[in-house]
Amino acid sequence: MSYEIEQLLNKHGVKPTPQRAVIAEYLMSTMSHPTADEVFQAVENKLPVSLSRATVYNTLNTLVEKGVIREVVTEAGKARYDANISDHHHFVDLETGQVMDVPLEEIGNLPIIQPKFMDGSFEVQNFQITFFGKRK
Amino acid sequence: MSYEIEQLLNKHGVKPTPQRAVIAEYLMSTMSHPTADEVFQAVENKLPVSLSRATVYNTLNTLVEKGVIREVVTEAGKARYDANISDHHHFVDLETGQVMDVPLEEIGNLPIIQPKFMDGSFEVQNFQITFFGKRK
DNA sequence: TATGTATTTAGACTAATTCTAATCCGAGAA
DNA sequence: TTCTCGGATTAGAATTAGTCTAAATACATA
Repeated sequence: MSYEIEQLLNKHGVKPTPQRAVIAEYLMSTMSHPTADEVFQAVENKLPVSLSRATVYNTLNTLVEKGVIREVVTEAGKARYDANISDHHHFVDLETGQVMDVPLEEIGNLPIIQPKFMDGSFEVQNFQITFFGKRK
Repeated sequence: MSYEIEQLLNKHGVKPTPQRAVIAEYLMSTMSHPTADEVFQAVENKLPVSLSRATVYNTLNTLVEKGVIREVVTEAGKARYDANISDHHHFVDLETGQVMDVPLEEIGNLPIIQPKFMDGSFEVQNFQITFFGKRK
């Protein structure tokens, strides 16, 4: 397991194991916002032992809880995962389902939204903008 | 079936049936963004015949396709439905899971976001902001 | 009344995810 | 070194959300 991945997991309080390492490594390597099943298929042959789907789900949940990755929900029915934890938003191509990162720069001088929500009785911790559209 | 619901369905090209009417009526009556199962439970006894879950799913999909209601996805694993089709966004209470409407007024003078996305090779049709937080 | 099309139904099926119980592994303790 | 204990992993069962199928039903119109 690469030193960088080991460091990354340790830094977030996640004990590095071979399974967690290949999953995290795969997520770092792709911009495709894979589903749990796509992660499973991408890494199942990268280990000397068989990999259980339960481990993939456990690991993804752990990595999200510990802040190593983000869960992205753009469509009903399944979750996607994103190793880019910098502040950004998402674009969904309605024709292909492809999910792409939208860096803050891309959306111009959008002010930080601080909604005074419900007469101030709720506190907004963060927000997520999802753009929907298609290739021109 | 109420005249207003019948009108609403007709206006959107949906043939009014008793099943569709009670489902649409329930959605108009609540701000709770129910899931398909919550809709089923809320209306199953409001008809003289038994109601099939398939009918609830069929109806919700039809109503979304015809623009009578909106599908709202805020968490992985299930869809929610919203009869408020005016332009607005959503707030999710992370402690209760409750989903609330955020009218445009609530978020101040947010400019219409027209991201120049990926060097203009994608066309944004619409976007959805989801706020996450909790009660103060 | 006959017919055709859309709608509804129950239940089978599928997909995504979680749960369970057994096994495995590795870091200290003896 | 061997023991032990807790966390991690495994295969497969179970659960949940949603779709599909085939048969029955309900209408609208000829």
